[in-house]
Amino acid sequence: MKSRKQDKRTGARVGVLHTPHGDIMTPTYMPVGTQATVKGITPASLKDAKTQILLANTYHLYMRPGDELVKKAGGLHKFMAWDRPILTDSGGFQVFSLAKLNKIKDEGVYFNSHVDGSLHFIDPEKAMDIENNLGADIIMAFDQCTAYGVDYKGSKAAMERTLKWLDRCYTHHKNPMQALFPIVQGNVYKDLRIESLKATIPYAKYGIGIGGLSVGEPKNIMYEVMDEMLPYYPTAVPRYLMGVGSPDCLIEGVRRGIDMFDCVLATRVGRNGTALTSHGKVVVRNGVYKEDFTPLDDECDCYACKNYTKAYLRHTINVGEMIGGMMISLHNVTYLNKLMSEIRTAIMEDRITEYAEEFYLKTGGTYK
RNA sequence: GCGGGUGUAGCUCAGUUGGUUAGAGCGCGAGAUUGUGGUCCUUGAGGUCGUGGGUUCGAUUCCCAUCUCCCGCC
Repeated sequence: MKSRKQDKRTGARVGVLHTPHGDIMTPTYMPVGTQATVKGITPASLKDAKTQILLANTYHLYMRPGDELVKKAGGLHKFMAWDRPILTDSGGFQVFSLAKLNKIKDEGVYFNSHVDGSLHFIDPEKAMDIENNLGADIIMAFDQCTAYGVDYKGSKAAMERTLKWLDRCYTHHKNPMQALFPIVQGNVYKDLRIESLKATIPYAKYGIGIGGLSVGEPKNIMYEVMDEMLPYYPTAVPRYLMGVGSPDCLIEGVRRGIDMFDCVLATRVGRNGTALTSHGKVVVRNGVYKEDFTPLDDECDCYACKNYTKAYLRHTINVGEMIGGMMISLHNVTYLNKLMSEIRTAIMEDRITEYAEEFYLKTGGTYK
């Protein structure tokens, strides 16, 4: 990664990340395409939305259609018709989010498929094999994520196991065309975070993931943990805050030195009728928009905003027509990409702090 | 015309052997959603229990009349 600018007052910075499928301007937001598709948005529209990189999910693609099949198809890029960079999650988060189905041991994780209940086993080596088959530009190490509320002892054990697994991932991963990002854990315990970060840095050749945040803890606690880690990050590689976030979290993350984010929020709330706009959150489903014949966001030039009114989008959402969810998802992704673009410009012009203030003023506290 | 049935929330229906603020599903309103197990979840509003009488301490419930709709018969 090449640095373009480091803000003097905050951790915010602008850089360029090189990958086999093109450069990425950071800070950046990655839409989530769990099952080799960003739900409801075509690759062409993702490009219109100025998407630079997508995230796809190892666990889900391993289950269906299977990583061998994706490899046979010519790799994930070809399979899903996306020729820009892709990052794959390792499946570690699913171990956490599907916890009822699994048994975590030092050697790896035994779990039952959420699809058909069949027994599976994934360990660091297997996760690397799957990610190698999928063929993303950036791959994540197999980690153990803990929930908010897990005690110190449990969080320490998971953090230490993540480090052991990291070493195995690092040793096993051989493809030089795929950049392996290690993941920092440690829950909300500051000393665990610092310990994890320091021990992870030797493996952070291309980038570093910050995992285990935004898992239910209050935002101020997440921010405090990030403040704590900021002085210790390596400067030459991108820092990726996993699973974040909402517009306000993106800004706060950038101010705390984060370069990459991914989040399902934009598409999940989008297909359920909530828009993220430059004037704040708009719950299109709500009755007040029944006869609102204006676009979602008057500052947006996405296809949805150029062609449809809130009244129409509300109607289609309410009757369950796909176009509503598709359009609001497209808008949301467009908005987050635009937000990141504005953030990069603000950093370059030494006014990220002012930009953040304007953002909160303009969105009226609807993001919180 | 006769016989039987029916009428409870916007819709489809429960219910009460007569007893405090009458329920469900759907719909409607609102909230929620952060490395996605394709809306799950939380919550709110809304009813003269067809109408008018009667019996009773008390009727949505029992009785009478009347109206509505459905079925059958002539």
